[in-house]
Amino acid sequence: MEKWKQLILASKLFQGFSEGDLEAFLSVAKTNRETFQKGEVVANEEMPCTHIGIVISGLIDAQKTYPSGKYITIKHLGEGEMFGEVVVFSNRKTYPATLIAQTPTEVFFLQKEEIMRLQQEYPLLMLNFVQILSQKILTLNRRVKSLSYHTLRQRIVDFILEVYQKKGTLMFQLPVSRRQMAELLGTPRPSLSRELSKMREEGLIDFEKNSFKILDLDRLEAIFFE
Amino acid sequence: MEKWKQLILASKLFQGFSEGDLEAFLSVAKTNRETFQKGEVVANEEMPCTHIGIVISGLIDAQKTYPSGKYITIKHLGEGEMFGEVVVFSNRKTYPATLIAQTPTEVFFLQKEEIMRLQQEYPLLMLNFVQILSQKILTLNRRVKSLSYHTLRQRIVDFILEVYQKKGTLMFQLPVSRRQMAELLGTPRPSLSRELSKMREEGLIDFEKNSFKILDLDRLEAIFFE
DNA sequence: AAATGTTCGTAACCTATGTTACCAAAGGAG
DNA sequence: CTCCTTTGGTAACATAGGTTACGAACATTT
Repeated sequence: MEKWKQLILASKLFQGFSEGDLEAFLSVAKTNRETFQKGEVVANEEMPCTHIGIVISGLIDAQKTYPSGKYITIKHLGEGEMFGEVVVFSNRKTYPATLIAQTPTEVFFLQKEEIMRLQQEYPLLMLNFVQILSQKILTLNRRVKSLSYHTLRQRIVDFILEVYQKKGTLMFQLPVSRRQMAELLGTPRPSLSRELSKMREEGLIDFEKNSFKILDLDRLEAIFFE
Repeated sequence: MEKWKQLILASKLFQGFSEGDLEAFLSVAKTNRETFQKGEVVANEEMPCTHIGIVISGLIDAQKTYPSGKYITIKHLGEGEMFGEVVVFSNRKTYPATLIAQTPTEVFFLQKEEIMRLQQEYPLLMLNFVQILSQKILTLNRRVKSLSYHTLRQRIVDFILEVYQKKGTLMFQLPVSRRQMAELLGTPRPSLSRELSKMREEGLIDFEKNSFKILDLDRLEAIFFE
């Protein structure tokens, strides 16, 4: 089997396909592969998005342009990674960013119409597709949740209660160092230390090294509502 | 046509179905309607989620329970609203929250298996489903974006540049009052006023009432990178 | 017109938390 | 064991931005 087919087969979109399934699918589906030079535009912001792409080889950058014309790179797409999947079936039919090949690149394209047309013969494809989207939503939800806390203390409590729920006991070992914890919470380490100390003074928790103990669950949870 | 069918028909999931389509669909799909008393649990957190539900009548609260047993209401679901759609096809197959009927409630359930089985006859259903998920992702993306700015000034610039891009000219009228703007940016009005004044002092923008003028686009955009 | 309400801008104050610096304890390497 | 590196706590300082209060401009009612 050619390398690019291996890659497609390994993608989440074709999860569960046998080699035979894929060959059969490719023989009936209108798909195409395109190559791009370094610097060439793969898809332009505001261009209608009518297909899903999978990077077969090379590297693509997703860039967002500002009014002035300057841009930032939002995301790198490497071998096996997919793009366009969120937008093809949405109402907003245009790309959210410009895709530019950073190296000579080959891309596998699958028309939106083909996915719909072949729903019937290959229901697994659609199922995989839906699964990818669902997963993305769950990830984003978690992201929003953690961003929504407006104080450091709330993020700390969330973190601690998460661990508590895993372990099930009010006393437990933190599985990470302070430095890592601070990183996870997106705060400088000294700020974390200070806040933890304050919480200890206030009798909410106790700790010594990585041994933590929840002293007042109710007041801890109440912090979310402040 | 019975009222509950009207409601289902009006939901996003059945968008594009004619009355005949719906009747035909209901005659072959295994679906069911259940009624719940006030206070009854419609779906329990950590219960496997195997179907999509649509509220036909009544009111359901989605509640998240804390370790101590206390809970908060995350969301209200009224007539015509759907639940379970994000989770049924994801890997995490359990509900993210507990659903409790707040009034006597009737719910229309559609098995996940039925959606898949009837993909072929009713491709529109799956298409609608995918569209709903895609839309949700785009909304969440916007949410994450706005939450990701860590300073008020960044949020203000984002807001102003958004308007600028719509209008296309460096001078334009803001379509909202200060109060509304502050609300949209999630900040108290005085804080907004203060920051806008500072930005004017620094020569970034000028404004008088709702007439705004961008004086230094480059420096304005640079604020995102601070 | 007088009285009242609404929308802003401004200023004083306070708190959360980022920043920087320094010290102590613990663990490894020589 | 000594030296050095890493990790964590603490303290001093600076800043962003929330909170409250007040006054001016403008609109609305009587």
